[in-house]
Amino acid sequence: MSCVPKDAVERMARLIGDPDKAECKVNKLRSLSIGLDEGELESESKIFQAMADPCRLKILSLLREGELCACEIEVGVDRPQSSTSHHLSILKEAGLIRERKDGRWSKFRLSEGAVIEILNLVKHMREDKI
Amino acid sequence: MSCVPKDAVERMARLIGDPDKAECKVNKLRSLSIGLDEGELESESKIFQAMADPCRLKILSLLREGELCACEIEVGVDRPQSSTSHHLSILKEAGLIRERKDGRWSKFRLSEGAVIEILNLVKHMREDKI
DNA sequence: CTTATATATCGAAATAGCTCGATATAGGTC
DNA sequence: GACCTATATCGAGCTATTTCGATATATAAG
Repeated sequence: MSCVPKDAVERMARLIGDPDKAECKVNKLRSLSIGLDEGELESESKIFQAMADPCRLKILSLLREGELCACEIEVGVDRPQSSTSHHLSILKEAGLIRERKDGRWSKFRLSEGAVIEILNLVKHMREDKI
Repeated sequence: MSCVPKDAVERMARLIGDPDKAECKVNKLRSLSIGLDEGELESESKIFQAMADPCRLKILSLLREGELCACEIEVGVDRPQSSTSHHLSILKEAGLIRERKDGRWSKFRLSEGAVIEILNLVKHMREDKI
């Protein structure tokens, strides 16, 4: 999958000067690349993707206050029902929220994992930038 | 901006039974919504968006080993130069990496902030799910 | 069994994002 | 100055995502 271009060593040699060191550096990069399997990166990116939408971030924030059913969330985010449902399914698929059926209602809550920590870290990161 | 639909209280009343509690609940949701300003959610989602791509996650992982120039990263991710440059600009724009000009080279490193912590948390979150 | 309500799914239009070759810029060297 | 190389930007094609109305499913109540 991850194949280093054939001219990589040459380019690195030009860059560094020393051909031996160049080959070493390319090998290091190659092994770093191989160490990160594509599937892992793919599924981690899915988690970030799920958080990469203002409406879904709002849903997560609403759920920090506790469990809510879909129609309450719909009011909270002020979007059409189908849209809200879609966003909820994406969050659920990514493992960020959990669903509990209660009669005709679907109640949602944050997953037990590190969701809140991640949200807090990003909030701080954003504040630092300003 | 964030206006609760006019039928929200009615719907909540049907949901809960007690009209007074319904209005209270709607107001609570409304204030929660107002408490989260749209711009904040928007810019936080940009940060997640920047991490929501396997190639960019790979770049961040490569940079955990230390500073690298663009052409080394290009080798590491095995993508065309223009593509690599584009991803780097997105990461930089989001504040996840910093750039240092060194002659004709651009050297990149992770930002001082919580980037690594976030990456680690998501890695664990992904492993939990499996 | 009919009705009402909560949620999910479908489908189509609009938008945003990725990819990659081609071109531009800019720093270094001769 | 001319030339090389590292990086950025542009533009077109492609794919993925978002949106929202319409419809389907499912649970409850009468």
